[in-house]
Order: sequence, then structure tokens, then C-alpha cells
Amino acid sequence: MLSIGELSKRTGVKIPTIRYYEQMGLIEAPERSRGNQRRYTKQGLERLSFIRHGRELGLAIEDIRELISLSNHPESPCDDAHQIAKRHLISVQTRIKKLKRLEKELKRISTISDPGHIGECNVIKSLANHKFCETEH
Amino acid sequence: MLSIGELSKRTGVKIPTIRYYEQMGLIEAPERSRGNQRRYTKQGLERLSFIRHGRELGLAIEDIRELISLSNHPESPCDDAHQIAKRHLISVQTRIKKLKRLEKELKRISTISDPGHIGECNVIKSLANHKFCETEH
DNA sequence: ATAATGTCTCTAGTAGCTATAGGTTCAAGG
DNA sequence: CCTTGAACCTATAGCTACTAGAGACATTAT
Repeated sequence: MLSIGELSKRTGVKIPTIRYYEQMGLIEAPERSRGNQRRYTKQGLERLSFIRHGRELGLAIEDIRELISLSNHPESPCDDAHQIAKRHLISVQTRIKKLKRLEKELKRISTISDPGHIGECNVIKSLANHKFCETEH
Repeated sequence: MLSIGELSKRTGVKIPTIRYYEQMGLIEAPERSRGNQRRYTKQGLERLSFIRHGRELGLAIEDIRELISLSNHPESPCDDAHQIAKRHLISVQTRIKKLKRLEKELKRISTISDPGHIGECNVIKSLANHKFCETEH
């Protein structure tokens, strides 16, 4: 039986976050000690690790909830789980593309040398100026 | 003089967001029409564009606030603005790295073929299993 | 003049936590 | 057995950066 602190250490999920997950029904409320403290089993640890991994991959809580409910019906088709992963893959690839454009721009504006006062600062100018836009609006 | 709707169209910032920025003091409260509607000048448009660009680059509101206040003192040194851009560049590069690891993992788990039922689903298994972790915990 | 669209304020909701206050319980040392 | 200090409890509020809704008023086009 694990206390909430031990569970937190083993999963890397912070204590208030664990309680928050319980409150929103993402994990089951565990047994309590005589003094009303939470006591977790191996199952509790596994589920929280599952959630942690999903969050690390950037999945939304609701996606994780869906995956959990899928995994509770071991005979149901696997397609849905793959769909969630694929959908998320696409959004991750989109984010990577955007960040790379952004990286390029930041590199450019953060390495140019400036005369020394804000009036001539290219960082400020870049942000003010539409012609540096890579997205249209 | 631009109405809030026109300003919104030209900058790509949604109307409630513009009002929110005003409320939090990121943009100045503009003049009003006789009927109490906001009327923006070219300056208002420029400042909001500046903010929009910063947000597109992923800068936090507080960073943008700082840049604005720097740009209001045109004789102050330019270093601070570069610092903000550089600090942000590093965080962007970190995010890119993380997302790429994530992309790899998602690609792997979303393309493997499974026997058809959740009991054998590798998407679920990957999330449950520590040995697939690329970060330690 | 009237209808359609735009705008106003105010409040509450969103995601995913994090922090604080004030009290209780647990485990270890004496 | 008693004490002490860390860990735990609940409840509430706060965070970032918006977004959505209600109900009323303004502007614009016909």
C-alpha cells in the first residue's frame, strides 16, 4: 500500500494533481487508512503511470479518459485507440512545423547586432513589422 | 478610426480577446464613439499587431508587456530585448526536441498493426508500459 | 422607419493544474 | 507512552490566456 506521497514520487505526478485527477474521476478513489489518508494499490500505481505517459505524449485528459474506458472493455476493437494516436500524431507534426518557423525567426532576430538603444532595436522592429510575417493576416 | 470588429479582422485577434487585453492593461483603452463603442487609431492597430506577432512566436504576455515597456523608452539599451528573444529561442528549441521524440513514439505506436481487440492493443500497452519510456521517472 | 448586424458590460466557463490556510495523522526517537 | 516533525487532509482560491453567453444598446443599409 502506497501513500499519496510515495505514489507521487514513483509516477512523477504531483500530489495536488493526483487529488485533482481523483476529483475529476480520472482515477478511482482509493482505500483510506484509519486516519483517512489515501492508500494506493499496484493497480492505482499502474493507472496513474498510464495517465502520466499519456500526458507526457501531450494527450488531452479527455483522450486519456477515452483510452482508459476502451481498455476496460478488452474485447472491443482496437481501431479507436489507433485513431486517437494518429489524430494526435498529426497535431504534433503541425506543432513541430510551427515551432520550426518560429525558431528560424527568433534566431534571426536574436542574433542581429544592434546599435545599442531600443530606438534601433531589431527585435522590437521585427515584432512591429508586418513584412516579417510568415503567416498571413 | 476603426471599430473593434475591424481591428479584429486586421490583426486576427478575436474581439473578446481585444477587450481582455484592454482590461489587463496590455493595450490602452481607446477613445469611444458617442454611443460608447471603442474607436481605434493607427497606433492602436500597431500595438495590437505587435502583441499578435509576439503571441504567434509563443512569447508569454508578460514578456510582451516587458518588450512594450522597453520600446517606450527608446534610449534604453537593446540588450534586454535580445535577452528575451534568446531566452525564448532556447525554450522553443527544447520544445521542438521534446515534440520530435514524441512524434517518433506516436508514429511507432499508431502504425503497428494489432489483432483487432483492445486486449492486445499496442497503443494501450505502450502507455501502460514503463519500458517504452524515453524520459525517466 | 425598420431590420440586420455590430457592440456594450458582466459573469461564468475552459484546461490543467498549483498554492494556501488551518487542521489531523503517521512513524520514529527518547 | 509521549513527543516531535513530516506527511497528510479538506476546502477554497488562483493561475494563464482566453472563450462563450445573456441581455441591452448602437450603427448601418435599405
